[in-house]
Amino acid sequence: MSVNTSPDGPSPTTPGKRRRRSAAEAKQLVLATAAARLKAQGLEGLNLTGVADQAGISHATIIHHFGSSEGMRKELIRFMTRELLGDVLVALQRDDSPATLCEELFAAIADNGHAQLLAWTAVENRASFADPILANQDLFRGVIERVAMRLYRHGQNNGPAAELPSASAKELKQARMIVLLVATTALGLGIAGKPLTALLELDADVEREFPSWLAEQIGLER
Amino acid sequence: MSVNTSPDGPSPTTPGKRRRRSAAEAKQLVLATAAARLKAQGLEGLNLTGVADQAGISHATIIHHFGSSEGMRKELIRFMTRELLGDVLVALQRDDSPATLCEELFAAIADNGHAQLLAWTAVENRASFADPILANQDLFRGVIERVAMRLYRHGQNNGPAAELPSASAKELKQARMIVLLVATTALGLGIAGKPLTALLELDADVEREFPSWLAEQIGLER
DNA sequence: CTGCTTACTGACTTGAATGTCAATATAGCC
DNA sequence: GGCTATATTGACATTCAAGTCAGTAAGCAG
Repeated sequence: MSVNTSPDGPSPTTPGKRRRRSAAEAKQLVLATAAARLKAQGLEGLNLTGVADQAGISHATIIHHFGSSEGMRKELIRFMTRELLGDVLVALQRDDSPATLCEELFAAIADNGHAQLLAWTAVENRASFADPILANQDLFRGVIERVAMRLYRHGQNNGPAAELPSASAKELKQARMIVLLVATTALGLGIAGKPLTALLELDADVEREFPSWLAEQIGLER
Repeated sequence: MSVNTSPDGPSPTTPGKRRRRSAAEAKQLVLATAAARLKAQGLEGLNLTGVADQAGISHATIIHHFGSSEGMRKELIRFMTRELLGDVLVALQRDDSPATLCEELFAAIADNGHAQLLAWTAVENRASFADPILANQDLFRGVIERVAMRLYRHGQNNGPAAELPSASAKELKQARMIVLLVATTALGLGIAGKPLTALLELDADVEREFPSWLAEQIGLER
């Protein structure tokens, strides 16, 4: 008895079928949906009922998996942060020139709503939102160091490699400053690229040209 | 009758004294309070009761002057936008070198929560939030054009001024690209400067050095 | 098949934020 | 002094997101 089709109306609401996922699958579904909504609708897209409806589940299910609304948002930050780091790592795998690497870093930061993610953390002053990023701090630092060295190779691998002690303090700082420049620029462009180019009366595709233009300005070799 | 001191309890709540401001004064008070709260507490500081309490008025008064909560936020954007433009104009008044102007632009964008303002508009996808900025579009463009010319003077006023037609299309674009670079970098630094420098293991005061470093990198003259 | 774990859900409660409204008081004006 | 326009307010009403809870059902193990 209690057949799925429920011949006799068991209640005003038909129970309907349920899809039962593993906990990991469910969380993945929620986070992917939330990321899409953040990108499409901004912060207001991150309410429980909105995400739940779009994911085809009930909002109580999200609370079940993440504990609370804030729990979901924290995990979303962690999720997107890892995504961003993954993109950077992929770019590092390729053995591209510094200029090309610069362009790929731009893409990783400005695309896929990652800049929006960082903008979000900037307007949310709750300290707890820094935690998911701090948790990946070591991972970040390793990646950043590699990026810094790769971007800064220009001017070094022209001369004999043995001449310099692997990296003097001054050079290390210069390398990091360049990474800081690329990161902040990409972030700013990802957040306000469209209105800024419009105000400057620049073509819309300047946003695409910009990374290579910047690479040229600061003398990254191709 | 109905004396202020209310000798006989007229009601469970004592009416209390009221301060009556002009409409302009009241709006100014609300906007200044809201701007301070945005800077200190992020977006969550912009609720009616919070702003009203801190300003020492009732939340109904805010609705009376701005029509709605969203009305207040729109006017706040306009208010802060004008503030930002004012700072830029002040910097333009001084007859500083391009490098110094660059540093002052950084200060105007990164300080006083203006970067946070732009981050906010980036995570709010409501088109209506672009309106207050678009309303000032002409003002913006005039200022930007002046900034572009000032920043781009390097390399031009070395040679004879008459040699070039006031600005070729190519030079105009280059000038605007430089403005775009400075603006996006300042924005990114204002939003994520602290965590980024921390991740890069750079000193905290790098944020202050950065504008002049950038000016040097792209060859702005002092 | 039986039973257990737990993903999942609808219905409810709670609380905060927004907005409405009628009443009140205050500054400026005659 | 008295009058008027309107800034100001407390006390509602309304809406919506967040969270609780008891109950349901889907997969898995035995």
